[in-house]
Amino acid sequence: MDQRPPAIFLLGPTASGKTDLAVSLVKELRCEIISVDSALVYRGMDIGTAKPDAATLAKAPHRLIDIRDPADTYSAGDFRRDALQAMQEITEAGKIPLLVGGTSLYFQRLLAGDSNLPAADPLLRRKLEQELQDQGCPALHQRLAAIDPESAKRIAPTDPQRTLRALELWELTGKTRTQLWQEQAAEKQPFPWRALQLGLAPKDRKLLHERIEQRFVKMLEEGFIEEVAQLKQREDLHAGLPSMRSVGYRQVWQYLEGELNRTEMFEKGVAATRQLAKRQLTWMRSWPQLHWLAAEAEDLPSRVLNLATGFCIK
RNA sequence: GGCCAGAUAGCUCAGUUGGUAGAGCAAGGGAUUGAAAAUCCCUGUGUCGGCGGUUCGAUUCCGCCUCUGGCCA
Repeated sequence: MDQRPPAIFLLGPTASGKTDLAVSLVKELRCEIISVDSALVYRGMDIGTAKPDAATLAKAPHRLIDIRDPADTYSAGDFRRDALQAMQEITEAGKIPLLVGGTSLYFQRLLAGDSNLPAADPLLRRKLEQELQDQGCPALHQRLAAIDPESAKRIAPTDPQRTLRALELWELTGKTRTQLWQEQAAEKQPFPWRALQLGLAPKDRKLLHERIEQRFVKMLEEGFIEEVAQLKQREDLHAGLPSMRSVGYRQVWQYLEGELNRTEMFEKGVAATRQLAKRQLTWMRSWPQLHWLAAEAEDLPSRVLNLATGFCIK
């Protein structure tokens, strides 16, 4: 008998209808939504992230939305801390945490248990980025291979992000990534909630592609370009920030810079969204214990409600 | 109507001095440990516009036709 309190996870690719489904659940079940999305955290990024509108948020409040300025960074570790706290508050209030989003790494890190990995250090990261610029990724990767051959084997010599992070871990802790991972495995705790893990996706990829394109058209009609233009006016924002590298924002930024014409911006923006959805689906396919839901199903809300109530009273 | 240039992967194009072809983008699959809407890896058969001719062999050379640009009438 599992004594842990219940929680519901709803993951799905972009444009699969997660928000609508979550909102319909909130009406029927005593639950509260926690957003699991690395772009929705940013204030002032509303249209391009397909953030739920004010009316929806009034009916179904989302936690972990609008909690960062676009100049700042947010991380899987930040999310883990914030989500655990929010889940605890919701559970203590006698409600069920409903975690909804498409950032699979955040879900994964939340479930994976205690983490002993240090946060990024801005100064060190700047230094490493400079070295990356000057020496190139293969050189840094070679350095990593000398320190931590195990990780170097797993990380492609062309993958700057992971190479840099592995070196960062070494410089910050004096331990290799491999070592830190081993320690982590030894200290692993069970997740404090029992989670019903739902995966929402259209059965037909073409349908998802159509929805993505239609939604991008709508975003442009609703003033997406103006939204980015406004952000771009700020002195402290630039194209290299995680926020501005988000799908859509990157392409509109390039359009405003004159690097892309309008047609190219549209096509590349839509393609980037399709590629995002594909990566999200790849995560989902290898997800343990994922209960798949077809987004096309007519009776989706009632089906999910049945599943959820069954799970929660158990 | 005449002349010229094109027609090759879903798109933009390269190429084959005659032995049936390859890049970028798109697409598909995968990886994913504090930047993840990020970052990276793998996957290229397509009547080489159509019909004939030359040739052992034509996407390549020749002729005709169709279509698309451009120039001239």
